[in-house]
Amino acid sequence: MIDLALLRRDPAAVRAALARRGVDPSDVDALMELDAEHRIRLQYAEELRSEVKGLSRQVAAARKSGDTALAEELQLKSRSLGHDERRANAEAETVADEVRRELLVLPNLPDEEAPDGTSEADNVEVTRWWPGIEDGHDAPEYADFQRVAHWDIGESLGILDFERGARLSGSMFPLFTGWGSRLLRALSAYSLDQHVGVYTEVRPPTLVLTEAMTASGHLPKFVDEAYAVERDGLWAIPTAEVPLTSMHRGETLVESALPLRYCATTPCFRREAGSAGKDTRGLLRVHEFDKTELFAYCTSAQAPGVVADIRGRGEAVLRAFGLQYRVLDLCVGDLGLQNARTFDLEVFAPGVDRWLEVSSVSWYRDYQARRANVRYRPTDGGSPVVAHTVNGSVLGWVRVFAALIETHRQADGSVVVPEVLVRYVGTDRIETKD
RNA sequence: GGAGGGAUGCGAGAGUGGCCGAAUCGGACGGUCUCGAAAACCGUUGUACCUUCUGGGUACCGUGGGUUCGAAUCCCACUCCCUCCGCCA
Repeated sequence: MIDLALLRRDPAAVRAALARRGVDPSDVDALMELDAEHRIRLQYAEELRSEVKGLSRQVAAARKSGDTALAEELQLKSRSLGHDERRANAEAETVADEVRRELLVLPNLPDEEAPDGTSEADNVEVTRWWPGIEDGHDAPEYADFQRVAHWDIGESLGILDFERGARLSGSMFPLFTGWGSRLLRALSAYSLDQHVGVYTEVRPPTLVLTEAMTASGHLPKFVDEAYAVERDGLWAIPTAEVPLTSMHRGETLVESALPLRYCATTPCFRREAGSAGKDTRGLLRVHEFDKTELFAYCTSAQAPGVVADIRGRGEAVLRAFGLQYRVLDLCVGDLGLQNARTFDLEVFAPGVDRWLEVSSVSWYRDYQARRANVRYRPTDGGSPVVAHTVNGSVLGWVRVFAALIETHRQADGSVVVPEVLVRYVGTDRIETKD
């Protein structure tokens, strides 16, 4: 959520920043009015409370001096005042709830440098890479044998089994078998090894409390996107970002420990409720997929550097795999609710002839950390400051898997394993079993 | 799942209805002393919110309710931690 103090101090700036991403200025004004009303009611309730406390002290004094009659008179007075106070407090609390509710769904202020625009068509491509580009080679021409969709490759090599996956969990739950399972495991193992020493590896729980989902911004707005284990009040995480954001929920960190960096590979669960019927084939869009996430709590000054670092790590992995990719600077209209700035990494999958989003590197400013109440104490000794959070996928493995087997498919139908992955996979080539 | 014990400020730990936002000790920070340091002594040391702001007020003693003129203290529910038993990868 955004900073209410900022809204009070400079409403025009907040209105303008949010207008860039299509928020109606009157929504902002409505919130300000609610906030003003809350403060008036709060003040009134607190005054009453103060009087009750004063009377109570007088009761104590009267009893001490043995003046029972006076004490009882004061008690009576205080009792009725207490009723008023209770009511005033409840009223103030009701308004406070409304403010909170509005604040939770109000999007983050976009970074000034995020490009203008209203839809994904306005995203700005900032980088494109393919093998050999450094030596002046043109973009690759893909051979016919690379123009085979991964679901066909997967079937012929016996590494993907969508039919049996559906038997287990319904459609859009892929089943990786044999070398496929091995390759998938290799992808995240390789990636995690690249970040050792800089990002602390974590294996968090994948079922989390409502508080964790709210802190990262996935609730309340995206309830329909999440799988819920209602009986136990738990949610299946849509990304490791959720547990990583809440790891330090409610803590006050020390500035010298920042940036505090973590990486984690977890399964990610998404209902894809809004996209029923779209991209249902193969691995393009699935309900459960493995993803490696990099995450950092940092200061506002450190944030841009961390964004660049995570993005660079994502790009490095794609380059090591020899996959063509591009980086998009998301326009304000395509930015996620919580994000101030986002770079998407898209890998090219020649078999399906599409760019696949495999990473989103986002800077949240203090929007998530305020919800999660993660602050740090500045080295110079001032009061605690709300931290900034940055995260990005490195990478979403199921889609990388698709692009990889399509790109590296050979004329004989086998798939060559990228050099860096050979020791993780245990073979340099995946061939038909027989 | 069963039985018992516990949760208080940075840490340890007192407080069982009325100046308790909280004793005491320790830590940290500042100062006195010293050539310097140690020791000793003195002082400071939570967070959030409201405000008519050199000030005033409110909340917070695991969480949420309740009793009371008044709750860290009494009552109820829940959560987490520890010990033991059962079950289990």
